[in-house]
Amino acid sequence: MSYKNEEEFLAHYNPNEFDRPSVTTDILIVSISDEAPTNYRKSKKKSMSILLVKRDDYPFKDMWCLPGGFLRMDEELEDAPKRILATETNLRDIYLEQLYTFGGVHRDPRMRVLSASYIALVDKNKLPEKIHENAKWFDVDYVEDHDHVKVYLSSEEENFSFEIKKILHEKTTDRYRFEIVSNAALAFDHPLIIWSGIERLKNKISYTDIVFNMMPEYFTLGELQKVYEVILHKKLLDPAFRRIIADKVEKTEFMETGAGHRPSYMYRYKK
Amino acid sequence: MSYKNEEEFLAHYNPNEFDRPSVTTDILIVSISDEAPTNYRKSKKKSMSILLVKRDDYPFKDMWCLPGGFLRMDEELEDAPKRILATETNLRDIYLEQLYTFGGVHRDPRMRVLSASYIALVDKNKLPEKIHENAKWFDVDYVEDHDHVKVYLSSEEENFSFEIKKILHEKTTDRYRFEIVSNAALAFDHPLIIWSGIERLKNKISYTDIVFNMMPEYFTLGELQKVYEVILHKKLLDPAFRRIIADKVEKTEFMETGAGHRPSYMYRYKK
DNA sequence: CTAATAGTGTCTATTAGACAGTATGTT
DNA sequence: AACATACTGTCTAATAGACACTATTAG
Repeated sequence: MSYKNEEEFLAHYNPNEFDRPSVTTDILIVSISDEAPTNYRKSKKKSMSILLVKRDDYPFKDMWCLPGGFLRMDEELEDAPKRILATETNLRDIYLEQLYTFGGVHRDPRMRVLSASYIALVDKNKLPEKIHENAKWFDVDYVEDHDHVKVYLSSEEENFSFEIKKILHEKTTDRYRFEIVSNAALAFDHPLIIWSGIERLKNKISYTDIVFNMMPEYFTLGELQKVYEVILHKKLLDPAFRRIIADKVEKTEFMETGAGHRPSYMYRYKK
Repeated sequence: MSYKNEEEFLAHYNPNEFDRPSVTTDILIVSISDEAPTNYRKSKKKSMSILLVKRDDYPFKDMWCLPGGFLRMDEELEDAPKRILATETNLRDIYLEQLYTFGGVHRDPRMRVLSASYIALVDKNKLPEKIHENAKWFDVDYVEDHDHVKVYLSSEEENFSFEIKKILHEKTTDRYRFEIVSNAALAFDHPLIIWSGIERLKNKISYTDIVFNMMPEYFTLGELQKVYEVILHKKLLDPAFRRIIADKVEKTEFMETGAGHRPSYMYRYKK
């Protein structure tokens, strides 16, 4: 079959020639939580936390999953996570970045579904305590060795974990693909999305300014350092840290109050 | 409607509840080309080159595009680019990495099509001269300023260029989205895929070993340095370069022959 | 001999790591 | 006073940038 021009071709084109998968988007929403200090002198502990939603429908009924939904045919791909954040979790105008597209054949028991996943960073303090009936923040911690990661998720009421195996890609010495080894509570392949997001964040924190999307407008350098430490998953030395962020922040006239120790100046992100 | 269990739910599930987009994969195949030296003393110039295919069907008939094709319903997402590389360009067992998923509503005039794009790195010397009737290698060069990039593509017979505008994402000081400003010869939004790939390569070359996927087994450090320079788009100083790659390569007993200057030892990638 | 690249020594500048010290709030 | 953190000085180690020098081949 041949056509005179593109217009004629399009008029005869049958879009059903190839089967089509469903496409969803899933969003890993990451923030920083404060844990109450054990003692009046101590400052608050920080931890990384993510927002999960309890499914009240099949498939994976009653399990936890990332906020997500189907892509609409009339919206740009990046607008899908924006819409879902706005409608499902009431989050607007936040940092959003495409993470990876997951396309395992059997990742959804209903049918073939691809997930274009995104990572979103928010400052929890700007949000209402209760975001959604079914949504809950889970603190994230993990233990990692050369070929496994065990990730622990915990909220006040419940906690669970999953484990991922890291498998070196052929042709590389530094790229891994992941495989779920154990997973009790999460729907779909969401453990993979969560871990990909944690790794992305860990990598990008040192060469970008994304942290400040999770910080309040005013913060102390001690707090900021704790956030870096939680994301980089290691302790940092004070002088080194201060040198590194020196030109990303500016000192304000305000000071911390009520700390059981020497109060810090409040700082602000300097673009 | 409520179901007793997941099995029952699945038995009644209607996968046509949501419209589905078509999903393709497009592959940016990157390699290194040698240009003949202008003078017997000089060593060969290196340039980055990509493989483009001339479309002989609508849409975008007679324009150039990246090798690509539709995702099959029974194959893993990463297997689609592998299959297409094998069948369309006869490339097997090469470095492949997911780049980005493009999902503009009108990026394909036929219907809604998402493209999960991949970048592939190959050593041209391992390949036959003619890969496919419609495929051709184009050397890539570009000129970049703070908010525009002009990319020049050239083969022996023809050359063309496209221009992209870099637009800072809200909430960031370091992430851009791209918009095509001019494009004479490339189909779809492929200029965006090409530029994303170039940037990815530029970033990853310094903290991974991916270059060696584009290198022959034996090479001189001068050649390797030229490859770094072409990808990083800047000159490097010899001693600094040699320090950096010192523990990624191992010297062999072989030496370069026929160079119009002091011959170099041949090196090899050391894992 | 000359042009062109190979390969190294070394000095300097910059950045990162480590530790120790002083400062200052709350109870 | 004592604890906990804030904040800084400084020494050292490691890394990056710059330049200059010697070496070696084809023609």
